[in-house]
Amino acid sequence: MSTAEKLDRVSRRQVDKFEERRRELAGAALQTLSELGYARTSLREIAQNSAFSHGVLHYYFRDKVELITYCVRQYKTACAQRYDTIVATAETPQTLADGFTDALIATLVDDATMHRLWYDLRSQALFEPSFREDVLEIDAMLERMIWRIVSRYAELVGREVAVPPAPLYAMVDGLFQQALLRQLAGQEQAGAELRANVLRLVGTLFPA
Amino acid sequence: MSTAEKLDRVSRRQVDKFEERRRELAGAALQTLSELGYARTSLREIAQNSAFSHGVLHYYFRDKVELITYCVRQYKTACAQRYDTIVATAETPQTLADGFTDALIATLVDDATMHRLWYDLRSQALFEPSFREDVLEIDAMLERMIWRIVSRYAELVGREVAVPPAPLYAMVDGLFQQALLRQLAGQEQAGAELRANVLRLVGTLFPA
DNA sequence: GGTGCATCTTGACGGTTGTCCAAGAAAAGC
DNA sequence: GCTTTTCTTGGACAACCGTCAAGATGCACC
Repeated sequence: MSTAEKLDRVSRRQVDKFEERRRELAGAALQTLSELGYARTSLREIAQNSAFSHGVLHYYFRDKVELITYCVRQYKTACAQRYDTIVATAETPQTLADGFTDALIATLVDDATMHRLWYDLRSQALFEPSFREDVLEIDAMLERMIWRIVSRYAELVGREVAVPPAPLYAMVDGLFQQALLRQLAGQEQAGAELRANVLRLVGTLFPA
Repeated sequence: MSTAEKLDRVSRRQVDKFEERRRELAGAALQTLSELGYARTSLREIAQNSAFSHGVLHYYFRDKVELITYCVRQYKTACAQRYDTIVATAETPQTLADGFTDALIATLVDDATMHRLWYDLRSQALFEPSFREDVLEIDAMLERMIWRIVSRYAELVGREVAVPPAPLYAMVDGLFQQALLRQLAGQEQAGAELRANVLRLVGTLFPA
């Protein structure tokens, strides 16, 4: 093994470890953000939710903006493959619709704090241009996810979807957002209403 | 005039002046919030956007939460009668639809900063229960506004609306929110797309 | 013209923030 | 085992925060 190869291997190992720690700290940051929201989250609070002291954050991230941006990207990849198995395994329109709405309500109930963080960060992007690119990217990804599900549904029922991906996602997202607000306000029926509303919306996508 | 009447008149004048100044300061606060967002707005910054010094805020408001809550309520009443004249004057479905979408796009372009504040505060309500009541109230008010327009439209075309008020508002709001994000990101066609998307949605509300 | 009250300014307070840095601990290389 | 590099700590820093209170200012009323 040459000296160059050795150095390369060493530096790669270091890069891996570096990246791993970044992921770890970003995880602690995401947890803190989802509990407190963007406005009340400080670097010291994030460090307290990790195994390290507050100084280490500036060893792995240039500043707070880079940390938050990294968090948003990490959140994105976590969301990405959520619904893919449902699309892959569904054989009938019924099982696809049921699987989709079940998963939707499960995230509404179980991941409510993470989703309110998402809406918080998307609002921040309305003010802070440095967040905008990542937020638009995540929105586009969620849009594709919805589109995969609906176009698979269209395939199963042998129809064509009459609404473009962007407004379709916007409407589903609007329904989800209202459901989340009601869910966090303690309204028990939020999940059931969300299911009914989404199913009705899907019903209007295929004109006769 | 009796002494009691005099005192009453004086105290009423004082109350009026007190309320007027509260409105004035809340206006400066709303301007600051719409520029900086909730997370970056401080009392000193608000005072700098007014004719007074920062100490006066605690003369008219108990603390920051009361000020922000007052702002949200003031914002609500400003939004309230926005679309009423359109509903009142429209004689045909066409003029109603045109008037509504025109007004919608006008607020998207002209009042973009105020609307991003609204989405910011609604996100805050997901974390801060003290904001929740007012936010839910404003949402309910906007929901009624949309419902007035759509049910008037239904009346003009002689049909029945097939979607309840809550999910209808949620979907329109979702479309508006995506349009706002694109508008603030500099995409020129955001307004035109919003119009098309809203008109398509309205078209699906009346099944054959 | 002085008195009392409402209003407003100013400066201070304790606390928190993001950022930086010197120093020590840990790990790696030889 | 020693040196060098990497990693981590904890404190210092200036700036900013919400809040408060003492005093200045203006203004109506007797």
